[in-house]
Amino acid sequence: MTGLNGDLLADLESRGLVAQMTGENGLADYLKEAPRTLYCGFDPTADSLHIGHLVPLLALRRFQQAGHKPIALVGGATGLIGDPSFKAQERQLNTPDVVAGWVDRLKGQVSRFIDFDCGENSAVVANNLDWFGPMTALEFLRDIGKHFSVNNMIAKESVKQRIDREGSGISFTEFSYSLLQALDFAELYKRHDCTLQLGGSDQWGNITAGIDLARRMHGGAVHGLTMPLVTKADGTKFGKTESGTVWLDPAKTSPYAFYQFWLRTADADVYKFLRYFTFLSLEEIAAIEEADRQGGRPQGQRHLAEQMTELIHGRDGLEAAQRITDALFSGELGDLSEQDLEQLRLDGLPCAELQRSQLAELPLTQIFADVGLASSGKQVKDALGRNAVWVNGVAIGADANMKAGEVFAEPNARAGIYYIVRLGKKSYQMLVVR
RNA sequence: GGUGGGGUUCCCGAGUGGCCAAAGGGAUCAGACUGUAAAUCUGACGCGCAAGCUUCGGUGGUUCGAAUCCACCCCCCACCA
Repeated sequence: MTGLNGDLLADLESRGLVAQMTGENGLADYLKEAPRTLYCGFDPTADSLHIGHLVPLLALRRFQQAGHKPIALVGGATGLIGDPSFKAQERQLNTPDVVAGWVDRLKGQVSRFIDFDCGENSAVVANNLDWFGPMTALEFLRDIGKHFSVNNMIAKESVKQRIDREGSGISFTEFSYSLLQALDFAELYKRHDCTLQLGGSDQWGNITAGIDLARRMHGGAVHGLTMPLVTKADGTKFGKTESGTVWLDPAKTSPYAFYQFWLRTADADVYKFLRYFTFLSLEEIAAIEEADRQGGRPQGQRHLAEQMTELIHGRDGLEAAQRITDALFSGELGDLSEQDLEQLRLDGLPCAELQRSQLAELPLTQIFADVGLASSGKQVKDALGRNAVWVNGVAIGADANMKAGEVFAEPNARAGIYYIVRLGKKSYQMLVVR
């Protein structure tokens, strides 16, 4: 890590990563003057973080690289309550033991992005259950609640739709959420001299609540910075695919699927995403954009996919993802050796094992739907009818539906047991038939 | 507690006795075109290879036949208290 980098905030702004901040220009000077301690919270709402968490998560790393000390706060307490900010509906509460399990998972994930052994600005992971756990209801109401005005709270934009809107209300539990997050900031200020909170732009209300509380309880002058929510040019939600959320946990979203997700980024988004998510310099990104403008196949998506996959899954994860991608999308399935096929399987190409003896009676629609290549037999049927299904590179028609035995006849296999099934342009599935 | 309005397939939203597996839009999937992009066009879109099977908050009922009519129940919303 280099010394204090005075251009940090300017860099963030140039990347479009600053939505709001306190004191406007004052924060830039504040960060230049000395190394500061900052935090960002992550609530355990699932057993893994997803790519929607990346912007703030990577921001912690950017700050650390610039010489500041990051605290990753995992919300063992706040995760039990549920943040109502800009949510349309009341959340379902999760049980304490489930949340505790998720806290452990998130701690591990978060830890991969920041350095815990780099001297003065080594990172810290905290859990707000440490201070909320021992607190009694009376202490909370007297010591914390007294600092908040309900009049102000109901005026906040983040809960407005829950209060105004017909069809949904807000429970006292969720309404109280911002008090918890506010105390987090005050507490981290007291414990670690933490004077800056980062968050997504939906967190602004919670952050300002924390700034007020830190001042009222401890007389601290602390700051807030929010980053924009990631949006896509076509208006659809970022971070979702047909198969759901893109997780950071390789067991939930394989490095291959992760790589493919980024590779499929729209042109209209790709350079923005490079600025948002990667550590490539703005000059490098501008050069990529310029090169793409010259024509030829765009390289922005490739750079993005490579950078992100390596960042999240490491060099090995990236290489595995690229091995699969190269094998499947080069159109040269025939060149694959048994070792190659076995490697693809290890690399995370979806794979299912079937008994040869069962195949003859089953329609292909059922086989492919069962292994997850399509969500229903209807989809398989549609694809078969359009000659959009290939087994080891050979197109299969609708008339073969009841002829699984022939389709998967042993001579058609690679190394006797391997079949690579492709449905449509981008869905691949390995079948091992014994 | 009273009065009124609602609960339809992933979402929004038509449908008020048969022509309804249910209009239309969105989302999603596939095809064409491309660059594993976007836009556009085409097809699919409850489940099932098919015969057929199961849906319209729930339970009963009326009817040859119900998402549509009746009864009761559950839930939501608005206004009143």
